[in-house]
Amino acid sequence: MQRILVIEDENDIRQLLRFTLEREGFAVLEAADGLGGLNMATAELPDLVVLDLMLPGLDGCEVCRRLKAQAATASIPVLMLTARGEEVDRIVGLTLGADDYVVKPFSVRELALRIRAILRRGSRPGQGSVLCRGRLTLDAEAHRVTLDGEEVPLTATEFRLLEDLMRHAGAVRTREQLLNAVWGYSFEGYARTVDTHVRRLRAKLGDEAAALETVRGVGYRLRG
Amino acid sequence: MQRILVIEDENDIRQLLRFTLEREGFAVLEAADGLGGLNMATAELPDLVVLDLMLPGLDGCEVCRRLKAQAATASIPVLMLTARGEEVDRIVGLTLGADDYVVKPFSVRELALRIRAILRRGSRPGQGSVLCRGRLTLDAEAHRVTLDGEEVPLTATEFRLLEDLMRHAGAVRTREQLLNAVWGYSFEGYARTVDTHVRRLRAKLGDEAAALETVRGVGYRLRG
DNA sequence: GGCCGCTGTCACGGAATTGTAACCTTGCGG
DNA sequence: CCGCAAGGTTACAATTCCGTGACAGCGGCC
Repeated sequence: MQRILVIEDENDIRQLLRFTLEREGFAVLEAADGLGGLNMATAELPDLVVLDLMLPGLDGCEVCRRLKAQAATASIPVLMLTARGEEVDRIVGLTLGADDYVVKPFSVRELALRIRAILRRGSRPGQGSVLCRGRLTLDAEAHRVTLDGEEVPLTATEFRLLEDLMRHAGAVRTREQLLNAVWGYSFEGYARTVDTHVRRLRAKLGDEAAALETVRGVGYRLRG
Repeated sequence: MQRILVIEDENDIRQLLRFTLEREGFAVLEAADGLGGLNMATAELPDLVVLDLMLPGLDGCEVCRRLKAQAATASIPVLMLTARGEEVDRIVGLTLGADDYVVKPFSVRELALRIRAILRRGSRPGQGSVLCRGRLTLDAEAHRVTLDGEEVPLTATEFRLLEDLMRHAGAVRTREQLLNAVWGYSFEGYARTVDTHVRRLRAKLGDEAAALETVRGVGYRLRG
């Protein structure tokens, strides 16, 4: 899970950010002043820093400059929060190496989008888009699964389930793990829901269903 | 290395542009007023001009007009910077031959992307901006779409939507992605607006609409 | 002003999807 | 062989999703 450090002195805004970003699936670290933020960034090396420009003590510009100055944190992208009218400061912030800025009062939606855009840019060469395992092929980008070259029509949930199993081919996945990966951490449901979807997946996989094994008392495993 | 001339009277913004563009790998020339900018463009023949609309002395419109009027500089693409609310001026700027415009306050990321888009267009004359996929042809520069050679009249939004789908042919585009790409990050709208425009697009594509597939629970995909 | 094209929203309704429960089968230890 | 728990199967109601038509706001244009 990607971790975001929020450096912001106003409690209300910090909590709003925590709430929003956690709902978006990020882990959130918090700092209420510049020096604390700098130390936490250095110690924790988050994936991104959201940095308020107006801070007590060390201000945002200085924090940004120091982040970029030390090698360990230099590559961490920084998103600046600026109040309307801080034009000059904004400019300086960007000059110091921030990757983007958002003007307060900001839309949480826009903020989340910009964060995702920045993170996406940095993590391109990650996991390949196409997974193959025997007769099965899964193309994450096209959202398409083929069996012996024939397309298998899957629903969104079935697709995510198969994707998780294929990414962990050969390993047993517990119901808990599958619930977290496929349904998300906030899902409050019955573990046996997984069973139902495994069954639906098996039905659509025809004779290849044999590769989706039950490990009694533990979970499921895609033979790899 | 490609050279960009920035004509902008505000020092802060000019420095921001210099910093951003240099980080993006361009060489930057600067001019602080219209007449100076015009002279520098004529003398240096940069690959692109970033031109502020509000300038002391010769204003942006006039600079643009003169750039396009003299043969040596007529083919240099111009990217206009306009302040919010200068709608009328923006239109005039484009009428005068500017290749694109960005509204202040702008995102440096967006600016860099637009500059690259314009330069890409110019560097591959004739075919860089034309996308083909089966019976469909989309000419980004001419803003024209043809189906089996017949022109399809599209509105601006429909065009951008189709352009994004064609650039990602074969891949699923979520509503979020489409909103970002077509409507912009700051659009605060209803995700189902996308559906409506997809529908309008399908209506105009006739039987080729079958290639614009719905991926239930995920988004849309243009068959590639 | 009046008309018209473009846009973003909305409500409706059919259909696909999904989570849950109830019931059945199977494997396992004793 | 029995009992039991885990998992398979089936059914179903609630929910979600998406296509569709309608509509109002807006700006351009005559």
